[in-house]
Amino acid sequence: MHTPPMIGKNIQRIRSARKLTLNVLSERSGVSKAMLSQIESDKVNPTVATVWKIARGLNVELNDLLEADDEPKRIFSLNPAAEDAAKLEKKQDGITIRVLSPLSMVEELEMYLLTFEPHAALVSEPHFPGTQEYLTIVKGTVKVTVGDNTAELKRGDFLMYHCDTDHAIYNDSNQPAIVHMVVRFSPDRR
Amino acid sequence: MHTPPMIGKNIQRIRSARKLTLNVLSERSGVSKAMLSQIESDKVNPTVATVWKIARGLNVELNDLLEADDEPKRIFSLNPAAEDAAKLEKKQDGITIRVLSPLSMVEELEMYLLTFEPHAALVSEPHFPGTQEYLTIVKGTVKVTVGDNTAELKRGDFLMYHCDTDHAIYNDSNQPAIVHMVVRFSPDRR
DNA sequence: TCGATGAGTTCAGTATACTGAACGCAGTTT
DNA sequence: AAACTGCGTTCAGTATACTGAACTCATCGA
Repeated sequence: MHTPPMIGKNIQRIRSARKLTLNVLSERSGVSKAMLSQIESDKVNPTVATVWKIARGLNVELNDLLEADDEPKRIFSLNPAAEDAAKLEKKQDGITIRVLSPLSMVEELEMYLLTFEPHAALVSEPHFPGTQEYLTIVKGTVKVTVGDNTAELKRGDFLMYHCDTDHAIYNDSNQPAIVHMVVRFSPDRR
Repeated sequence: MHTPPMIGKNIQRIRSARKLTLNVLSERSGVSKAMLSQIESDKVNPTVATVWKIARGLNVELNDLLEADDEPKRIFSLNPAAEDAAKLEKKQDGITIRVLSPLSMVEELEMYLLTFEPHAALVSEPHFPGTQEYLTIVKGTVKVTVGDNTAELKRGDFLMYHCDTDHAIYNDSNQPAIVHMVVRFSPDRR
């Protein structure tokens, strides 16, 4: 963070995206309509407490109002010989699936970057026996269910499981979540 | 974020970790000593602008002062059959290396979670020809150099490269950085 | 044409964030 | 001891964040 935050712009953007009036947001946040108006037009330096109340009213993280807009995810390939970086992107039901692994390794394992919109879920059928999945949480929080077991994960957490039973990844929160996923196919399959 | 932030505690923790006096931090941040004292003891609701100035003075992200303490990274294993999750942890030169991949796949590939303290660097000799590395940035920003090529990466970015030449990962910033790394050994080696 | 409703803005008053200076309290020095 | 230095706290004054009410300007029916 090298520039002062642009709180007003962020609040206005989210509020109009949610189609809320100042009156409604005022009620939901407990911050006066007058103050909201002045904050949105950068006429005041709000206190942290006030911005926090607004974040609650908007159902977003405090940081979402203080940070600049989320940058897009990028894929680099630093070696000419690694040129076959797959950039496939699929979008469905609030989930963006980005294939990271090159085609050359599609038989042994696959790597994905999964972006979950708020409340999106990725439900999977059982894979081939012996298949394993490895998750690393890059952003937000997700809930993972494998058979009868469940885990709550947050940024930096790592999870591994056999996925020859039903398994699912949920984003319960109001924030987007990003998950790095490695699928390793059973050597038996090959 | 479901509870109001504990700014005072965070500032005090970082300030004393840095061994700074209120006078010094006041000079470096442009916030009066009196105000710093009152913020640290939760006697006031500081404005965002003030907290931002303090963050600059401490050389940390604004969010680091507003969020609760950074939770430790956790490793889960959701399936009894995947019980051999390695939890090896090595620390050297400001870098924590956590082995994520189970021993059963050590021949084909390895997965790590790397935590870089501010300004830490991980410099590697060339690996066996054909070896590839795949990086996903979980937190912070890092600079990666492979041979003559360099890339700046931030959270959510993904990078792949052949690592049969010299390669290095730097954390130039004042923030810790977390990187997920997959090393895939050349099939020829096996 | 004229209220009436509902949007965002402006106004005047009060609460409080913020400052520089004074203060109290250690540990050192003389 | 007394004087000094450097730490964090408290004080009194000023700037301003914040509020409820008044205001403006649309859009909508009668």
